[in-house]
Amino acid sequence: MIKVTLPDGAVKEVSKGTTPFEVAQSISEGLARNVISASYNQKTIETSTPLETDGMLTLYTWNDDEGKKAFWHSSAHLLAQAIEQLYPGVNLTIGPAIEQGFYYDIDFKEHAISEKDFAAIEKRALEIAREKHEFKMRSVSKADALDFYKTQDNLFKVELIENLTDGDITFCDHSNFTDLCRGGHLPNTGFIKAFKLLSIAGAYWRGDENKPQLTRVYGISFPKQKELTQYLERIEEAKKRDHRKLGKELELFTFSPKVGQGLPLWLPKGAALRERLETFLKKAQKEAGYEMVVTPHIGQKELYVTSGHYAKYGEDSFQPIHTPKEDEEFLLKPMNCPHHCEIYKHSPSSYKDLPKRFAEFGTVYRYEQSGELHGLTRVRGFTQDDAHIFCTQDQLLEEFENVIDLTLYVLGSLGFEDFTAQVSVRDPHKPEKYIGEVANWEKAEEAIITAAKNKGLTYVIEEGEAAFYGPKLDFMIKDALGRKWQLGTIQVDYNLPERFDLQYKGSDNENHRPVMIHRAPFGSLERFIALLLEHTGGNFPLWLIPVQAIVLPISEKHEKYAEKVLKSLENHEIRGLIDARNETVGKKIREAEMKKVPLMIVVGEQEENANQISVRKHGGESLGSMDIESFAEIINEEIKQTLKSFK
RNA sequence: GCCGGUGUAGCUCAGCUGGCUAGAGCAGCUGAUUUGUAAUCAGCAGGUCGUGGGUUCGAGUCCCUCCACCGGCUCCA
Repeated sequence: MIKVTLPDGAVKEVSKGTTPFEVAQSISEGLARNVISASYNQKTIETSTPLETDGMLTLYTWNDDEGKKAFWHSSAHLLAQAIEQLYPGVNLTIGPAIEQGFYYDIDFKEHAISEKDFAAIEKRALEIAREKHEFKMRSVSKADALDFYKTQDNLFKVELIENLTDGDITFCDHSNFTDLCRGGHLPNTGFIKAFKLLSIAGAYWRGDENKPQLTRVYGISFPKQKELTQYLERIEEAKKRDHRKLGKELELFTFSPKVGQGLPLWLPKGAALRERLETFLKKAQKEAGYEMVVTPHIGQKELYVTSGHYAKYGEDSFQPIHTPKEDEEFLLKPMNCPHHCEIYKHSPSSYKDLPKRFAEFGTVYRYEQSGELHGLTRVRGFTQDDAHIFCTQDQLLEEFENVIDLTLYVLGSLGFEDFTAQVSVRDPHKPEKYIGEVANWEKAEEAIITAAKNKGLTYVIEEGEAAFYGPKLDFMIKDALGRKWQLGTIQVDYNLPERFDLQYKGSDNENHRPVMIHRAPFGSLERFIALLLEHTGGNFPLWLIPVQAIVLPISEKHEKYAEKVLKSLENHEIRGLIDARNETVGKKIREAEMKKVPLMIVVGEQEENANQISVRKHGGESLGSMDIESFAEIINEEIKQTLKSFK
């Protein structure tokens, strides 16, 4: 007999060799029907794996992330099997579950595949699913495993197996299909009732662009057809919040191939929005002791050679601008840091002057790969809400924590609650990607983690995500479709001060090297606005939205009164417009709704006689009639709720 | 940059397997209407079908080039 402990602490004594499925059965028939995967002592196992020792058993259903993972991973096997049957001779590589669904990377060799082929593959996969084939794990020796894939000429799997240790290698069989696999499957294929392929993409073997490109087929599957339908509906809903669509509808920005790809053109309404965001941050930064600076959009190549950016990114930049004079080369500014270092250097600093905090809304240009461009989230010209803090080692932690506060203030004021704080550190296996002393890197990484802890941030550590000159604390936000984007960033840098030979005079009358913090709470205005659009669906917070209220006179007769109302709104610092077109009220309301104006003010004879306004909120709610003072109070109260001062 | 897809009027879209002068709604303009909480009516105007080439008696439709966009990969100072 062995002792099996369940998550609720209950201990079951069962005979050796009992399977998780049987344990589930002993709890309830319902659970047994729904259990789709299990872990034993934190290790993923099959529901059919016999338990041989005492341990902790967790059973998963579709409602658990682990359950979904097993479901989708099993679906990847199914996909691979269907493809192998339809396209004989293809080479399978890897096929994991992902956050939403699964994919399989396949070398299709001479077969070409496109979305037109999806229907046939889906049909085949569902046919196999209905046959309820059991997934069975089996241990194989390294020699046998290699042999199996060598006869198939599958060098990808051979490479994978060569990196595994003999004795740890397992295959998974179902039906007549076999795949190298670590485990974690459904009991059988019959659980998969809905199966849909989503897209096709190229993906490099092992994520390395110098290695062969495989074909990645993305799919998703569900235990019920209805859930697939709901999933597809969710995707459709999310697409309505796409910032590119909303940006067009709300006339915020546009692109012109003639100006160049990835170079946004800000329309009047978008420019007004940017300005409000800038004003908002400038105010907070002033309170936090920053000083604004302004630097040019170009700089001598030498500047970036000194900073190290040229060596790292010269090839990926807009190429140098050559001037009539010989030996003169300028680069479009790809970042502001080197300029700010030169500002720091313009006069000698004493420890009494530190910290110095130079802020700039600096527009930078980067020659991003064409395939990488994406609406406003990835562009070639963008404005960073940049600042560089030069401080002593002793001041570093406090300064860093203050920047965390500022970033949280920015995110909070704009309604971003769901973000991930990510500590981006070096990849220890790729030292060639980074500059500077290891000791400084360790100091910097430690400072970031300490600050994050002190501020009570829940964070994840991502190796290999650091900048080449230092580690960062990045604030990641998901877009409408769940893709993660880096917004705010705070970075500790010991390297640029070194390269620019920055100094300050200490109390000991010796020269010292300051530490530098790079930071941008928005990240860039472009990406920030993109994510803000996707989060709010265009319904910005009242304090931010360019047009807060629109006055709708019922007919020409009430236009004068409408103008009086607008004047009065302006006196109360409410941003408004009049729609005096010769249209019906119904139409004006409809259009105001579509433009997402938060407040609509209808004025006609009744209002004019009573010297009042009739207020309708975006979405249809009526606030009834009131005088302008009460209206202003309501608005200002709502603004006060969302927009507080930083300090 | 790589893989796959898409490109018809300012916007959203129709145009079957190639066949006369390429359609609709919204937006625009003109006129009528003076309007009470999500579209008043009528008329007019608007497109060398992303670009350049090719196949064909004939191309929006088929093939190729390039450009832009979309979904991924890689990259992201």
